[in-house]
Amino acid sequence: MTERKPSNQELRTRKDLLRAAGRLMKKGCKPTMDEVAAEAMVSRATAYRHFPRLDALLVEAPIDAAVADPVGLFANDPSDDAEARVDRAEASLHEVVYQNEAQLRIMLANSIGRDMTDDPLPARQNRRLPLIEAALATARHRFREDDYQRLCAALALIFGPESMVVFRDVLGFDAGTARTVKSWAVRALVRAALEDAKSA
Amino acid sequence: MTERKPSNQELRTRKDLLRAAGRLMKKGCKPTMDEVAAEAMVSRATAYRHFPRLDALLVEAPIDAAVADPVGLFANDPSDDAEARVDRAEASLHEVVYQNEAQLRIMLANSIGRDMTDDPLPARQNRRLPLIEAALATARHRFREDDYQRLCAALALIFGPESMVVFRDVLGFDAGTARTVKSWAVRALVRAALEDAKSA
DNA sequence: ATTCTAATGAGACTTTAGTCTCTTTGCAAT
DNA sequence: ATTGCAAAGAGACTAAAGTCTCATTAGAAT
Repeated sequence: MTERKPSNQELRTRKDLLRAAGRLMKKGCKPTMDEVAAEAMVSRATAYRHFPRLDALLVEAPIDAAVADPVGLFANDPSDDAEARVDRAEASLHEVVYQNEAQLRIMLANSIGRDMTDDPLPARQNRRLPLIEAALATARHRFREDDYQRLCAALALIFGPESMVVFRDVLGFDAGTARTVKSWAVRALVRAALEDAKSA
Repeated sequence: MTERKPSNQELRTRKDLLRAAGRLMKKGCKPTMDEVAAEAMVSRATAYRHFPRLDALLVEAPIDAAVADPVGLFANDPSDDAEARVDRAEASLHEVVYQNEAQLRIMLANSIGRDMTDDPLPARQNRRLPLIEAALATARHRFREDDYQRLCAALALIFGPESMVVFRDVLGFDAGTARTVKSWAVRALVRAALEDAKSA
């Protein structure tokens, strides 16, 4: 438990590496550690000191569009139309996901493929649950607690980059068609959860 | 267009390689090309002659439980309860997916991460749509064509290994909890599509 | 049985991931 | 300004992916 405060120098190098990785990934292909180090004007050994594996670096690289901010998105929207709010939240995440498709695919592939016998979990960031919960916040009192949890989990299947992979690689859908299907699906799920509450 | 018929010898080594890869993947970690070649008692060069990249080999490796066969599953089930049939189809695929989790993660990671600037699409096999369509077959006349297509696409998000990744890595759910959520979600979606048809 | 060809085996070679060691430099406290 | 330490640089080294070349062998046709 010796939490040492990193020096300014360390923080600066670390930030440079992450931004360099993000810059290279936006060009669409997985960069090598050498390339990231060169782009960050840092030696390769130093890059490895900060990120023990290439994956670890790529996973933490910043997404371009400041990711849809749950609080900001609904800051001035007191509506309790859960269907519409969830749909709007999905639309917002949809934009971010499809505009960062290449980078997200790299990150997703790395987090999925990691050997399952590894130590803890190298921390997969979870942007979707806060967004879903913000969307449902004003209507949460209308759900039974169990129904609410189940709805959130089901919506998590539709939000996020995994659905993009299914639409693109399995079904061959473009972004617009995918959005149409997702919009219908999230509304149907929210409606179903609300009806479960009524009939309980 | 010179489709040459492969010799018995070629077919045999190809099969040996795929089965060796499957055997190694069942142990949970991504094998190297050397390991697969050794397991198949074949030289490394020969392995590369049949599968230009390691990915190509792993993607084609056979899934253990003969995958849920759409026609067999509903062979003696003339029911037109679409909800129940889709739920049963999902349960069947759920078993296969969670019993081959390690192998499917490897295959999924490889297919997601492939550089998008590559030639065509190295063919991702699609088991879920035939299954979904078989489940909906006896009730298909009750849907408008558009609604049917949209429902199939939405269900494709829930069937298959991507949902396992979301449940496990993002939500931290075990197989049983995941199954509960999926069961509820697929039923809700089928019901919603049926209601769309009624109100049209 | 002999011969011809295509598949295989063997192994060198390149590139990148990742580890390790040793030297140099930047930075901060005195 | 000097000193001390941690971070950065430089580069060797191993392992695996993937490519290539050349020798060998298995199998089919004669």
